[in-house]
Amino acid sequence: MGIKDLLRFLKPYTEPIHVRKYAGKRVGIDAYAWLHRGAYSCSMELSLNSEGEKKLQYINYFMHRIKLLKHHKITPVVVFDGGNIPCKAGTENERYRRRKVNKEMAMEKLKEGNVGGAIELFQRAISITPSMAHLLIQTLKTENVEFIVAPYEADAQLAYLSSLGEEHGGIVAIISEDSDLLAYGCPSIIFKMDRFGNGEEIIIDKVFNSTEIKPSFRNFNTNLFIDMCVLAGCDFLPSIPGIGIVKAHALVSKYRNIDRVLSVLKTDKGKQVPDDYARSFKEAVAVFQHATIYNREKKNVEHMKELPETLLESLGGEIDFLGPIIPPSIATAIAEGNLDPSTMEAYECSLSQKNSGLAEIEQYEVSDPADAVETRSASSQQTNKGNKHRAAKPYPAFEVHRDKEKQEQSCFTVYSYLSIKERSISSTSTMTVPRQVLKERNFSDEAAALSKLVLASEAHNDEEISSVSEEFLVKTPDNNPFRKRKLHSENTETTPTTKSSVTEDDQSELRRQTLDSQESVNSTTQTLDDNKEQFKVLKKGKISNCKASGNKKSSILNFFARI
DNA sequence: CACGGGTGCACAT
DNA sequence: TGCACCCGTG
Repeated sequence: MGIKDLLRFLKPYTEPIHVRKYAGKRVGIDAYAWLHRGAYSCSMELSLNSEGEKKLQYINYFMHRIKLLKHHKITPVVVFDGGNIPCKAGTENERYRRRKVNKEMAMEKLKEGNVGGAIELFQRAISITPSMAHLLIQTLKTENVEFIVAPYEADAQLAYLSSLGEEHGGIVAIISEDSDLLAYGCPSIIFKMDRFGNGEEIIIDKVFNSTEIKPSFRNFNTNLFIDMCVLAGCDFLPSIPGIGIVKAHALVSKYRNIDRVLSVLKTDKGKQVPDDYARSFKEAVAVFQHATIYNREKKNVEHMKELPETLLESLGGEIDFLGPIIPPSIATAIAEGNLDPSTMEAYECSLSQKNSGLAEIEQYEVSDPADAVETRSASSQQTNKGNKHRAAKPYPAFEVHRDKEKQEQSCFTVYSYLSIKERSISSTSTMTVPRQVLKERNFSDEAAALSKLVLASEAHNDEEISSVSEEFLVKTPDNNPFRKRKLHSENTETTPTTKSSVTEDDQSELRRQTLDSQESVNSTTQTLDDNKEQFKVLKKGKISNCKASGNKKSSILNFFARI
């Protein structure tokens, strides 16, 4: 997506480069792009959540590129998407639906024995789930690769980092695929980087200063550039029919003032221009200028650039569309990868314990395994549907106490609770980390270090295994312990109906932690109440994380710990 | 020039 | 899928 046709339009300004140009520098990485690409090699395995290491191929892909950067003495700073901002609502549900259809068709093909056809469809069903992101985060942690989870758009966070000096954690360039970064004002962006480190770079100063090159931007400034981008159509606002990048550029060049451009368009296009276009336009521009980002030094969330009074007034003080401000403790937990920004649940990993060989992790069959998949999917879908017409909710977690129905649907989830000793894993090579996490053999040494898992219940059967990612929590080391999460609403009986070989100890541990969780939830609720003022803004938004996570979100109780 | 439709590609082996 | 690229149409 991004800005329609912008990259093509700026083609004359792109220069082939190699990343070694940034040796010794800090470079930002838009995690989503590589996650998505990496997932191609294992789309079927991810979708089926099948056993084995293949489905972790995307981690290898990513880390391979990290290695490449390190090899060239670059310090990578990986940035993940957080919650979607309200303006972006809409697209996601549709995407989710399509993915689901693709997946269903893929399953068909598979049953027919047409593996090739199935893979093709699985590739169309790829979605980057929070658990995939989190597994990558775990890997980055063990490899000491710097990362940050943006409160909302990774692009905005990257732009913000670009504006900081390196001594304050800033970056000098960004590796991405997304043309939005230009609108956000990033000075230097590398597109289409391949596995050898070759890519195409656009340097915004060159665009503004070049006297020779074709589409001239010589009388442009950053603001006009953003105006042009929004006119041409962006993720937050579609363009007026008949207006593309070329006309947008022409209009802005000619009038050099957006209000004039808008009034000209109004007279020229009349009907074609939506009534609230001017306002929507200002909001879209504001997202690029004042997006909500995480300030690591202050450990809080703020706007990339403060909103001037005049703008605030013209928007009637309504700035929720930028994404609600999140309380510092939560923002930090999100940024550090301990809290899923879209659900506010503690993170889960999509390791398939069923087949992973983790001895301790057992599958618990719960009540009616029959339609676990359908239940899950159906509830997700309902959720999505329900949100379609009103503004979607950004943080469903906060609605838990209101949304009984959802709670009821949420029922079970398996989760486990591992603690990983950073020390023990970090010495291993990048490529083996995921395996190590998954393999029983490798585990055994550290069995003691890896704590027990707990589990709760999620209805599942083989079918589900193959379609819904198994999840369990990884507890991070000492510094940010977060608690588990996910309870059944009335969970006096959260204690799973275990019929497997859990030891007594495990069971009592489980019960203990279950109680613990209960407490956590209560205190969470408290926290929310305390922050009511701040959170009343949570009324619109979107249920989704990482641009593509259609999957799970749905309906679980969450909570997060005392941070 | 905008826009819709069609194609091919990513990853990897 | 998401994206780039090409082509024909209005």
